[in-house]
Amino acid sequence: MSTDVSQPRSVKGEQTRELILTTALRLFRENGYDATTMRVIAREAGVSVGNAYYYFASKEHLIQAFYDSLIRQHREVALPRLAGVRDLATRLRITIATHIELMQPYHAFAGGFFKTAADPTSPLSPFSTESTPAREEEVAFFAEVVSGSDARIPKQLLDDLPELLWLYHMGVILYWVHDTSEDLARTYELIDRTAPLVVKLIGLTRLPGTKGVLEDVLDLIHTLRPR
Amino acid sequence: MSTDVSQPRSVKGEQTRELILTTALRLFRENGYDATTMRVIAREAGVSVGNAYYYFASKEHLIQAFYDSLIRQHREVALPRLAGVRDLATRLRITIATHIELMQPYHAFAGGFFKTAADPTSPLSPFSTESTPAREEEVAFFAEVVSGSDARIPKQLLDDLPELLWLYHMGVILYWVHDTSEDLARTYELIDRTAPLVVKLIGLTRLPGTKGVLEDVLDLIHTLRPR
DNA sequence: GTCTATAACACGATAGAC
DNA sequence: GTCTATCGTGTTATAGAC
Repeated sequence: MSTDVSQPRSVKGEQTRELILTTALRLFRENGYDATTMRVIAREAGVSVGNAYYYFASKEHLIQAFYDSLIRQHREVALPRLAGVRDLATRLRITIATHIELMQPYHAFAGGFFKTAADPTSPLSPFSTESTPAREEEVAFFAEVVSGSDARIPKQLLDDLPELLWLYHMGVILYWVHDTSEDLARTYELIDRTAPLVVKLIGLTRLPGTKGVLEDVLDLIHTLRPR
Repeated sequence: MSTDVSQPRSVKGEQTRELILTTALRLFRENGYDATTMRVIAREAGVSVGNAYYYFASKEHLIQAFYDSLIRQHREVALPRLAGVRDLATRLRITIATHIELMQPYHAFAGGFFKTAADPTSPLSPFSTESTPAREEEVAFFAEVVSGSDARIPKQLLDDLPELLWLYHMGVILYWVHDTSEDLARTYELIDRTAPLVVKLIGLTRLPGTKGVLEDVLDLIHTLRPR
């Protein structure tokens, strides 16, 4: 379930790959994305530049690998925190706040990461075909967040909700990248205040008279979805 | 009212600057952003690379200059189209569709542009201090779009509305960058269908009982606004 | 076949002479 | 205001070691 392209054939190869990746991520944290050159990564990892490129097709692919490991970690950390929690707003808040928390060490250099992800032609774009497995994994996780709650979801909405929540999550990350507040206080405030709002919005669709509006909005979303 | 850094002192300087810029934009359209190297721009413009850098501090600054001229052009083209139109939804649709229309020749390479704009540490980010004059110009334009309409805006909302509409505009651009539909049909559909929705949303705030909700949302926005 | 290293390329950007 | 020469970068070609 990984989006990695390179697949080392041997144990030693896997070790070298891991060494290069962890070295790169450490240097990204310490010195930022731009300041961390491929030459420095290779030197610090004790390998040659050519060897680094044997395992990672480009510098951007190091970010892709980082993101893959982040998804795995997110699931591991968030699941225990969700255990026993049935309120959907709380489950949403925990899920997204955990993700932000895990990314925190990289926030100062998020711009460097985000830059490449924003390019729709880049394989790193969250909407790219290369990112499809990772994206589907995340959407599936949001489906679990919903199904583990006691919220009753209108069945018209059921199919689309996980993907919409993932989109909401992307929006939070977009805000996080630009957030300059101390300890990212404003991002957490955003999460704390919008998560209940999102759930309230879902509830609104149960009201009589809003059925038509919901159908209109869902139809719009389906029309606009990339094909 | 320009965000340009370099300001040629002489007529000849202004001519050279213009020559480099128009050459660069033509090459961007023809061959894309990445494929258009500074060396090629300089050669095609008949100047040296060093000279190009005398007028534009970086390749990104060429985009900044492009965006400045786009704002001017947007105003020129949109204003006549808005003349006599009083319906706010229509005015919104015209304003944003015109902008999309003007950017259309560059759509194939929008990723290259957008990439740098997405980096919050880049001066090209629409949220950066360097972009403040351009951003304020655009927000002021949206204020005109509103004031020229016959819509009655709740006075609590009046101050924030232009900036919120600008944000809505940014959202449309975000969609546009990723839009792969023929002739950007989906982007225009997005505009056609969300513009009335936005106006309907403004109208909703007039309903009794929603006053508290509006105040809550505005308070949230004020809290989250970068400082 | 799997992995590693060295040398070189084109790019964005800069220094310094004129 | 304009040029040439050069730097450090991401990336690649290619030869060779395990």
